[in-house]
Amino acid sequence: METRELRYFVAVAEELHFGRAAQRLGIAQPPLSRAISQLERRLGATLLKRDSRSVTLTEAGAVLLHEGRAALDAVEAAEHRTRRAALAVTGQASVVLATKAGASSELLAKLLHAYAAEPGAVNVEVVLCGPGEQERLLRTGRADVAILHHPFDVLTGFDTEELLTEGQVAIFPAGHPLTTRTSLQLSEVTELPDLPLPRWPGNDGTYPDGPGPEAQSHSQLLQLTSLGRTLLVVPDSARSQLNDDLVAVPIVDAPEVTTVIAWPPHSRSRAVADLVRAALRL
Amino acid sequence: METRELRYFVAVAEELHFGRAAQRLGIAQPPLSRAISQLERRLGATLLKRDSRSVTLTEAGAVLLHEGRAALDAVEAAEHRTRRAALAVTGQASVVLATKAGASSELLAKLLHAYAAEPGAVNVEVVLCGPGEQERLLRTGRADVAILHHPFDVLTGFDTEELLTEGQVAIFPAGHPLTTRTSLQLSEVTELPDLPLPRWPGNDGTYPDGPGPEAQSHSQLLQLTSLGRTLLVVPDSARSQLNDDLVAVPIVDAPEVTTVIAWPPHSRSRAVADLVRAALRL
DNA sequence: CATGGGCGATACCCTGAAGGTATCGCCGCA
DNA sequence: TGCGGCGATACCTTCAGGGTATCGCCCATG
Repeated sequence: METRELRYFVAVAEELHFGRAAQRLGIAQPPLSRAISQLERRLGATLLKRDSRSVTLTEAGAVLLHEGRAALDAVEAAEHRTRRAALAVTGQASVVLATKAGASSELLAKLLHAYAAEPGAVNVEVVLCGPGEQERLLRTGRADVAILHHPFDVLTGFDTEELLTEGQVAIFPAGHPLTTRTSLQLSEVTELPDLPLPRWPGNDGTYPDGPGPEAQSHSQLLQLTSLGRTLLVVPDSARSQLNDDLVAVPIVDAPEVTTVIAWPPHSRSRAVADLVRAALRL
Repeated sequence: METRELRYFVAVAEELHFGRAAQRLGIAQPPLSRAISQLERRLGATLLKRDSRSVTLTEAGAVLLHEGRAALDAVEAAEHRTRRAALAVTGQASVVLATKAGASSELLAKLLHAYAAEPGAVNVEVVLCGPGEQERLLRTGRADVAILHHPFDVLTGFDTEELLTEGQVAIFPAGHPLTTRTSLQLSEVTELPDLPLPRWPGNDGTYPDGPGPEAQSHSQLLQLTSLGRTLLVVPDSARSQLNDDLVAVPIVDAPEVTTVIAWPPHSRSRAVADLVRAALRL
């Protein structure tokens, strides 16, 4: 199976529409139709049910969509990592570290500092990403290491080391009635009618339904919180980044959050190994 | 990058010889040379150093070999799993379970029995493989689940559950002087001049150097042991498969062996989930 | 020291796979 | 009943990928 065929199939499976998929791929619709039915013939499997008004995935099609995405990610990763390895030879060596905007900046600062002191340390490019985005960067080789948050981020298929486990706090605008409390139950904050939880875009770029405001970045969230439009629940260490108009109250029964450093298995990179070692010494 | 290009590069990187690689790929040498240099141009990286008498991998080439193999495995897995998913629809559903020839047959029997009792259980194809081979089967989608042995098998990138942890025993032919002992130290058996440890073929199909006999299968090993040509060190539970001319002696300080059940992350298969659940209930 | 042979690169040709355009056939809907 | 949306089919065109012949380099060997 060629990656081109996989890309074609994934496009159709995502759009569930040959015309739009073809447009997205920058080709005409007929060759796309042909490529898909040829793929189906070679696999001996019906991947899509076309019933003249709509296209739907079969069971086998769903499997290929899943596995195909993973395979395309792996191919892309091979490409990226090779390019970066070639750069390393010319003395342009660097590691890309992906981290969530909300992650503990204190921990990150200490990590970068500790790593910089290593012999043979190279330039670390820090990429701040939205939630769930680090996983994608790691899988496609656009990042070499990532800071992730268990149990929120998917760790499957990565090597990881735990760095820090902490409780969570709720963030209120100063003056909110609950800021007088010294601790809260999770149940007290999840269903506040005046402060709904914000909604993040899913992997498909759309927002789940709900009352909360839509947000794409951490700074947006902080601003929304200051304005009293939403309630944040974040790891304890995020308190240090708050300014005066925001107040944090610990939530005693919220699940603990573990900050981990993650990297693709079989990483051959010296720099990644050094970074992880530095992280473990913190 | 197309999988064809990756296959071409991997072939050359493994053979380190354009002519042989071309032969292996079933094409002529010139188009292969062209394909590789085109790939190098597109990646902007030198992958191979050709110094007129020999071909060697560059640093970037080594990375692409590594990552490329993983990517090709992922593509192959997508293909296999889609085919099997399509079969499942026609009522031909089955799971492929890969296990090492030496693994506890008792545990396996119990597992298969427990799973068969599940509602919705499907046919389980058991594949016996040589050491290290299960990993490959799982990665390429030719198997859905595997029984592996930590710390001997590579578990990276798989989801796993531990099933059984046990010590190891040395296997001697009946009448060997050490069979009078009730326990042994690891150091007492690793360097016996009369009974060298056997040699397994590596992933490249060649045997490491050493005094021990070469072996490809578990039954070969048992026979070699009966003949007094080699010494076996195996998990405790393997004793049950021995016949009378072999004697097992526990090794007190050998590393413990954990039998685990492993499956590819993000497995969407109902049967795999049921199998794992059945295994955990044992 | 000449030379033959092994190996990768280059030159050049040819075929077929992949892409484009036009159009059909089917179906839901106004 | 006819129009429009959508996937499939028919047919043409192009160029990427594969083949053969040959070069150029270098080591081995007599």
